[in-house]
Amino acid sequence: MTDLFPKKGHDHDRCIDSAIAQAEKVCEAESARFTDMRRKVFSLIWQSHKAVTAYELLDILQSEGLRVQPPTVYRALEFLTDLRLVHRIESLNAYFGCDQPDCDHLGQYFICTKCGRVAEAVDEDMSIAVRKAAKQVAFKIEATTIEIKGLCHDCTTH
Amino acid sequence: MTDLFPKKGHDHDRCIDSAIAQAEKVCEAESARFTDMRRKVFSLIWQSHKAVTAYELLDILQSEGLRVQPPTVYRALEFLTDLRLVHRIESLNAYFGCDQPDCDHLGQYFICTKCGRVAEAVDEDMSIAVRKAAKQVAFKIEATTIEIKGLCHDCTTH
DNA sequence: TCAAGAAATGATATATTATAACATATCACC
DNA sequence: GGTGATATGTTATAATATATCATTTCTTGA
Ligand SMILES: [Zn+2]
Ligand SMILES: [Zn+2]
Ligand SMILES: [Zn+2]
Ligand SMILES: [Zn+2]
Repeated sequence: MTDLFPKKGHDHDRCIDSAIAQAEKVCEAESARFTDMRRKVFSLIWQSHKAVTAYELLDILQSEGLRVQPPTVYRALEFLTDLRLVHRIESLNAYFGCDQPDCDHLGQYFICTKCGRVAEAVDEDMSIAVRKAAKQVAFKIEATTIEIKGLCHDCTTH
Repeated sequence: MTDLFPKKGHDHDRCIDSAIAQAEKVCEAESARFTDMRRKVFSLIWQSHKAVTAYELLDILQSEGLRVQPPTVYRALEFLTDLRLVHRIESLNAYFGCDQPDCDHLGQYFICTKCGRVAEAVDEDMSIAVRKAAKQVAFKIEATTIEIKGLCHDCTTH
């Protein structure tokens, strides 16, 4: 069994720092501005490995005294998802931080229904199967949404 | 190349009749009541092979003079999706009719971004790849959302 | 350095999607 | 026909998302 979800008790500050460092690099490469608001939203998303909704982010920002409205949050989310620094989970209307934004793939997401964590997989066999199925029916893929809900390893054993 | 999306000019009345006949059978088998409202909503969904939103259904029902409110539509949709007669497309917040409700599978949906049609696939290789990937990371699957957006064969050639 | 245009955010309003809660009607069964 | 269960009606509101225009901040080049 390989790890996909981070271990309990891992050093999550390192996850956050690494994610921010990567984001800075991506923005730099794209000549995109990693503004305070975008950085703030990105950090909030990375506070956990769970997916977080736009209005949860809004509540946090407002609770910190910022006079932020929904469009501000959605704009930051659009910026981050366009750069693939953040992914939207369609079946949750929620967003979570990508830990491999440099990877050019059809993403697959494992979502634990017990602990709420999300993990992104880069499974080549899945991608191949999807592309093969599409080819068989002469379908030209533009985007895929592959979201797998269930119990993560930790949640089946604890 | 095998067909997945129905041919243009096919006899869609047959699709509708067949879907309703199947739905009646499923409801019978489950001792579930295929009431007028549920039948009406189901028929509306089957007016095309596109996915349709709850509020589009509501508008149609109201335009026909029925005094229907959102909960009525959502209840019918819940009934139909529970029986797997209708599937929800998460990335569209929309619903479309299943043409193989008897099949016990992890569904995969091809969604044409040009013509709007949706087709359900039952691709065993895709299911195997998903189950294998889950097994590798000791993830216990409860449900899957596999939605593939792009251009159907008709829309790439016409 | 600062003027002009571009980009980002603020602010207000509203659209879209979905559900809670309780009342009424209909159905299945005895 | 009475009774409990199921379905629908009705009203209100929650949750998610976007349109529009004003203001601020940034970039860039004279
Ligand atoms: Zn972490
Ligand atoms: Zn878990
Ligand atoms: Zn048809
Ligand atoms: Zn098409």
